[in-house]
Amino acid sequence: MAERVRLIDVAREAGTSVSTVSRALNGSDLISPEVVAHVRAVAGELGYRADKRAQEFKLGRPLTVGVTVPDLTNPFFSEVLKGLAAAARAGGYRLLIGESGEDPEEELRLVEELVDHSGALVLCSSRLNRAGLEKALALPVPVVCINRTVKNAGVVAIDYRAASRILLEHLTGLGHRRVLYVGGPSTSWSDGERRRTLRRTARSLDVTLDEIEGGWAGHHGYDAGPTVLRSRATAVITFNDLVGVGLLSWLHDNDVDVPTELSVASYDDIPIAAYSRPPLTSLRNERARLGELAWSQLTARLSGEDWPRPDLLTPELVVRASTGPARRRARIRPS
Amino acid sequence: MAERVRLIDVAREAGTSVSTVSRALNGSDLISPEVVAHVRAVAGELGYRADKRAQEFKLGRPLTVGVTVPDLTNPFFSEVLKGLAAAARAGGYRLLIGESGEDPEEELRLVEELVDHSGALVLCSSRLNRAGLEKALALPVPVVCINRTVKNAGVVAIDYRAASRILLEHLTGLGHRRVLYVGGPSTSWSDGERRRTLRRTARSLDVTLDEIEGGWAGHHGYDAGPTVLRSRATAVITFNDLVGVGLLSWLHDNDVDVPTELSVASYDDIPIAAYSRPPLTSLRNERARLGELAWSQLTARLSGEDWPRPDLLTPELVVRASTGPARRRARIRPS
DNA sequence: CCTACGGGTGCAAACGATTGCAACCGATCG
DNA sequence: CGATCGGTTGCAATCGTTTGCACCCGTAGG
Repeated sequence: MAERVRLIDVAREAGTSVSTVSRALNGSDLISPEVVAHVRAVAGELGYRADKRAQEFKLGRPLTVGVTVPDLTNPFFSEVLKGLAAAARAGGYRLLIGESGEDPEEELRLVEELVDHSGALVLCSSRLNRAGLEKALALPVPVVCINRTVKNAGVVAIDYRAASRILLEHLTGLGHRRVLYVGGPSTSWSDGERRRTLRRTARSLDVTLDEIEGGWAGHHGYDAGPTVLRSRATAVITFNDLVGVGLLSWLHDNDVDVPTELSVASYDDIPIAAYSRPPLTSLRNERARLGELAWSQLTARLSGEDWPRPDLLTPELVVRASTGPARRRARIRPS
Repeated sequence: MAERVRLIDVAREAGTSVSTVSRALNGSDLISPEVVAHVRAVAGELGYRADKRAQEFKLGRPLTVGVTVPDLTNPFFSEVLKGLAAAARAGGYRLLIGESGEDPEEELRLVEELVDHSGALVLCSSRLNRAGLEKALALPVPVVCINRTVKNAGVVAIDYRAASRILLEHLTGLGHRRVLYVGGPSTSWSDGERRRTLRRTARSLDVTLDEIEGGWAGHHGYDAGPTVLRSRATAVITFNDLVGVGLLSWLHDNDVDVPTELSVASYDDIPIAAYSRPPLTSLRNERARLGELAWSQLTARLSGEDWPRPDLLTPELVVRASTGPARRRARIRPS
């Protein structure tokens, strides 16, 4: 923990003015090569590092983008973050990350706070209500939404219409005619989309779709077990893999064989989906790519263009052992 | 996306000087109550938000702390981050997050970059080598290390000595005398600590300890399957739960019954450990607490004190169905 | 030999906020 | 009635960096 070296220190040591040092270090062609070399040498010797705060301040061009996620520990979000962080870093930007804890009001507070520090905002799976979203979009910075469609902002999302179709067609292909959807958080736009597109597709495929409330974590799936068992569906679609794995765990504990008695499929295909018992059929999506695309929308916008059209990513079904042919299920048994 | 309102705009509108506005907004007692009210009103009306970049620059006191993690998608790190983010936010600080991708050189680059933007650094499970760490500590900001012990820096870590003892005592209590450790990334300090403490404790408990290389992800555990099966150990300890779950999956695929033929236990107890098949015996640690403690060390230091002594967190064993009494295992079978 | 030119350099103004200090005002006191 | 004082307010400097502009000086051309 040493003292901070400033431009003026380098200038003094090199026997020139601060402007010369600044220009030499930034590679301006106004300075003679010898001076550049000398200044560089002195700066290196002194261990000079530009104060980025001052730099950013002076230049006015913010080098930081704020990001909100509902939950840092959800693998979906962390992978989006991973992609976004890599892309932003490659572009010379830093990421200011805030977690809202799935709470819309907290998210709004976060947004207002982040915007003071950042030149752009990325809202990942925003839980904001309409009014909150309006407020966010009125802020003096560009905003990109991941997994939420909005006007006057960048949009990058999973194509849930395609997703739900792929999932349901897989199940109908196995003979299932009655499917139960175990939902996610009600504040989640993507849960709404999953429901909407599932309903619509179910209608067109002549599938009976039931829906129940759920959540986003393993225990939500586990807790949904009894309700699932009571339902007359032969296949279950869960909001995400965490819920799916939780449900599988309950089914195993209660001797319901998967997929013989019940098929389970899910969205996202996070890594553990491959290692659950049985391995979970799931819709793989390129989450890191979501982050990258968000970044490229942002750079386009930052360089003065209009918002590009929304990027929609079509997922790909990974069939594993949790889905199988529909059978007539043994009816309600005592659990 | 509106225009940025500055202090001078508020001043003009309110018919006073910028200094008055600044003082009124910051609650200085030098300003008469009426003026304060008026300025506040005007500021609110205009939607004034202080430019934190300028503020931070002027005040010199950085409100941002940089954090590095090896991998954002690892649940261990994301929970640490969660705790840290919450604590920092409560203290009015923002988190600048960088992911090194488990690469020591990338981490060094990250550190050097983050330090230019931050007033403090938190290295979470740093993969830096000795030289890199020296460099980081020589930077003009305080540094806290999570899960890595270092001199002249804040230290917050899991007490792996206690951890390994608890784990091994659990296994010996079940009659196991030969244990295999499936390791983690070689750059990981915590893997080194786990090995060191396991060896030491094994010796004192008269347990034979074998070790193999592994990694940090599910597939590392899965891939270790054949080697595990060939070993003569009756119990396996894996580097973390992801590896553990991967291994369980391989064992299941290859008809090795857990825990009848082989017991598996692990470190960390991430949420999915409860939902694997069988549920995984694991050492619960308060990861979010690690983040909070890192923050409190930092605040202590930032307020001028010396570094507090290292905080060590003792984990707690959560016994689940993956560990059971040692049996004479059926010997090597064709897989 | 003087002027014009131009490459290289430094001076000083900015960016937006905070803050020490001076200035101002009405009121009080000698 | 003038000096003083306490309470408010504004002026101006400041943080570290970038950058427009003026300046200096050597060289070349008239």
